[in-house]
Amino acid sequence: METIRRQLEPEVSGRKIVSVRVIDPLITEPALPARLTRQLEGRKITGVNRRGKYLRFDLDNGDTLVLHLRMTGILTRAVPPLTAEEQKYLRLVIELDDGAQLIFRDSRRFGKALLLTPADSADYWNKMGLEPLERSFNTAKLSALMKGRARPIKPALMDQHLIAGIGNIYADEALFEAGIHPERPAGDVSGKEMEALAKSIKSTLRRAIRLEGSSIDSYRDTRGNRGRFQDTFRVHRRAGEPCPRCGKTIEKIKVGGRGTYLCPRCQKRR
DNA sequence: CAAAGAACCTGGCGGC
DNA sequence: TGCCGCCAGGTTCTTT
Repeated sequence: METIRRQLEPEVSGRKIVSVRVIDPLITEPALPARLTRQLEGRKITGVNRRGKYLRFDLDNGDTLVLHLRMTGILTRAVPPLTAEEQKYLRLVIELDDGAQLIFRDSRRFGKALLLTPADSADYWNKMGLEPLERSFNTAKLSALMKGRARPIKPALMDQHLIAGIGNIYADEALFEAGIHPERPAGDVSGKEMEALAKSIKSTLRRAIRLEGSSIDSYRDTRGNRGRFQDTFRVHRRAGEPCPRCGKTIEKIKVGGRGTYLCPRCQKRR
């Protein structure tokens, strides 16, 4: 999402929304498509921001357009006429005053678009967790969040109410980097390990941003290009291959209902 | 309140 | 080729 944000910011800031076409009403649920359309048309986009995995477009009347791509959403900048590829799984089209369009495609239809007024805004964002790339996110904060928790460290890291923005890929990679088994109870991780984990979370996310995201399957940036972080995965989706650190075979297990990859030698259970 | 599990949807893949 | 079950970048609702 940070890659998308960085690419979009200079492209759409200052642009006016000419028209909005909701092709799949599920994308605005529980709101009605007409409501989103009415609130967006004629507005100017003043900035593009991100909170966790949510993308936020600030509008000139104080409202905020919020998009979430979930698993298979693709947000690109397109210039009509749209190609066959661009029309596939098309769910939402936002036409700008420079003739370009922001198009939202989504094969699984999990993605969301919603509009927040200033009155709803605080409530909406305050329930979300810490931003792991902020300077203020450190070992002490991470330890405090995990203290007393019995559940495995991996789902705890992915709990968006605790930390915002760590998904399945980045949890696997950060835990490997820190040498911590994903099933370790969150409250049992030592101070020294928490320090390694806070660092590995930051370095993993930064590296993924530098490589412009992870394209396992459908992910594309706003120009339709694949990310490159998937080429550097140490354990994620690498079951059966040798651990890059010790050579032992990487395993796949299920943790918190999610496919989880780890090195059974490098990642300590206790 | 914390945590686990199911639900939401569609497409791709392996197995038979 | 066809059908079936399983799996998938995430969040949210329900249940325990």
